[in-house]
Amino acid sequence: MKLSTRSRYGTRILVDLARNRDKGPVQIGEISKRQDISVKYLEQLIRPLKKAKLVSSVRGPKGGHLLAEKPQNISLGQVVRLFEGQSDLVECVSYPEKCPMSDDCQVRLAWRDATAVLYEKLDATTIADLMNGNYPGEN
Amino acid sequence: MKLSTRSRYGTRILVDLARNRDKGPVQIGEISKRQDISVKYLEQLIRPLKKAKLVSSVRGPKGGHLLAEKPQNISLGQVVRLFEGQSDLVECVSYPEKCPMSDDCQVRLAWRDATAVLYEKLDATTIADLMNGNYPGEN
DNA sequence: GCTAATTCATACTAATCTTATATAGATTGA
DNA sequence: TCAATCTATATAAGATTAGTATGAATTAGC
Repeated sequence: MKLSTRSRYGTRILVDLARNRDKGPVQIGEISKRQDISVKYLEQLIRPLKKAKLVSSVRGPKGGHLLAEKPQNISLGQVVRLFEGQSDLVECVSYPEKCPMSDDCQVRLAWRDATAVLYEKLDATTIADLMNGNYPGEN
Repeated sequence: MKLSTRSRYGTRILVDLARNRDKGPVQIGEISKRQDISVKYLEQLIRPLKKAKLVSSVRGPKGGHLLAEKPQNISLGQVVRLFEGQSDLVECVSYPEKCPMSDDCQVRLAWRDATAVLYEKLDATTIADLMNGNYPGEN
């Protein structure tokens, strides 16, 4: 039960952009150096972030990427839902028809509730909480 | 980020054994029919449950498997930790040396805390909660 | 307008993990 | 003894993940 590197890297990209948000467009090459993630993989990861309107980009020379949303308005829950193909812990939580026993499966309800608790926590944590070396914050 | 079928099936095996715990040893064939899991896969899943002393077995004819612990003393947290190769959401939570940036990585702390919240919930849910059709319980 | 810097899009690949199945062996009640 | 049952290891197909490659599109600056 592990988070993909996409979610992990995606989060680090956002934190990096947040930290550098007053410097104009940030290029993938810079993020690559700071975060030790390959340029090609970064390109691939930034695309969904753009599609979700969390990042905006400027093309051409001197171009780069910018955080399109305030850091305190981006939660880890958003990022994880964006990058994990299946965000629930088990498929039958959202798609009960996938399991013939879903109807009266108590276990399914337990997975559902555990998933909910996890996302409550992720939704309560924002990029702003992670950008200034003061996590855990006093909220 | 999904739970393996091992954890899911493992939990269902335990619930099945709990429901049938006054009938003497329960054979894999019966569990297989009730839970719609292949005999061969069940055999493989019961082994770790035995090793963890959650299940005991009787060999030979009329043999089978028995819950070795009270249902209220077996938590989903135990089962998940048993079956998931990596129980943390991200590797660097338990093995910071796996990531060169762990030292002052705020994001890592967020994954750590989210993992903790998830397991708090899983540890608070027991097989007993799931065996009688009364989940969520009134505890 | 040209060129170089940069992002954008798609396709491909290698490795790993998951989910089983198969085969053979050990134990034991009747 | 033998048949039912559990035990152990090996194998394999398929899915997923993580990452690479190739090339196209855009645009600032000269």
